[in-house]
Amino acid sequence: MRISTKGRYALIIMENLANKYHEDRFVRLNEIANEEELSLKYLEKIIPSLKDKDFFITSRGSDGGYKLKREPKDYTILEILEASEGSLAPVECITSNTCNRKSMCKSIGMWKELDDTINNFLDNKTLEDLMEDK
Amino acid sequence: MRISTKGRYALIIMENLANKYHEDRFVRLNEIANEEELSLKYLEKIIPSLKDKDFFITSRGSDGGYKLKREPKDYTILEILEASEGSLAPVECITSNTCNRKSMCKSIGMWKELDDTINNFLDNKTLEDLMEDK
DNA sequence: TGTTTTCCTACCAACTTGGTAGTAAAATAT
DNA sequence: ATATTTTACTACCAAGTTGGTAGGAAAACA
Repeated sequence: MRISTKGRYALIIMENLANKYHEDRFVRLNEIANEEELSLKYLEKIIPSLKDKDFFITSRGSDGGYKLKREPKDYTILEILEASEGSLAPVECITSNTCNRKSMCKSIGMWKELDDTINNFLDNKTLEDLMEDK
Repeated sequence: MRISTKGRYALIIMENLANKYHEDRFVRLNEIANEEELSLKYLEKIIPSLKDKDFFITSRGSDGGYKLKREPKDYTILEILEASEGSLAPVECITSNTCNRKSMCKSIGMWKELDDTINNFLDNKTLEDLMEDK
């Protein structure tokens, strides 16, 4: 039941930007890739899902890059992971309703409780909780 | 962050046996496969990981099959899922310690808390909680 | 007009998932 | 003994996912 690199790297991007929030400048993705020792090209592929959620302000060209739109404390870890990974539900039937064992399934209640537990935990953690000065 | 069919089917096998615990007989895997509408051959492949954990008493030949070794209330959902799926840890570094970003990682504490939350939830649920008469 | 950056699309190797198939070994019934 | 029934074991395989790489277009700015 693993979080993939997509979710983990998304969190790293957001956390890197969070620590530079008060510098109020556009941070190049290449800067993040270098500092975090990750591939620029792979980070580029993770960015769109975050951009779609309106997480940052972007600028192209020289001195361009990314900047957080809101304060770090206003991003929950849940929304960042859901943006990059999709639903974190431990079983598909919680979100999709397509399971044909549904009528005989005795576990669905337990799975829903687990899902709630996970979502509740991650919804109460923010980017600020991950920052250096904490 | 999904539980695979391996873990889900393991739970179904255990729950099927739990509901027949008081019948005190060996239940054929084919009976379970038919009732739960799952492939016998695939269930056969899931069984060894449960057997290794000494979850049941087995018997071969006619009238052979599987029987729970302990009472349903004495199996936690956590141990069943860990037996079939391996560790449920949301990130590898919790169990393996091989991450080379370790010194700069700001998320590990949060991941550990999440892992504890999940484990705690599943360790307090037993097979009995999934049974029909509940 | 050149440079720098984001943005977008195509491709790919390795691994995981979710199975199937066949057979050996053990236990029991006849 | 032997046939039957069931577990136990091993090999194989197709499709999807993961974790990337590569190349270029578009935009912004100097």
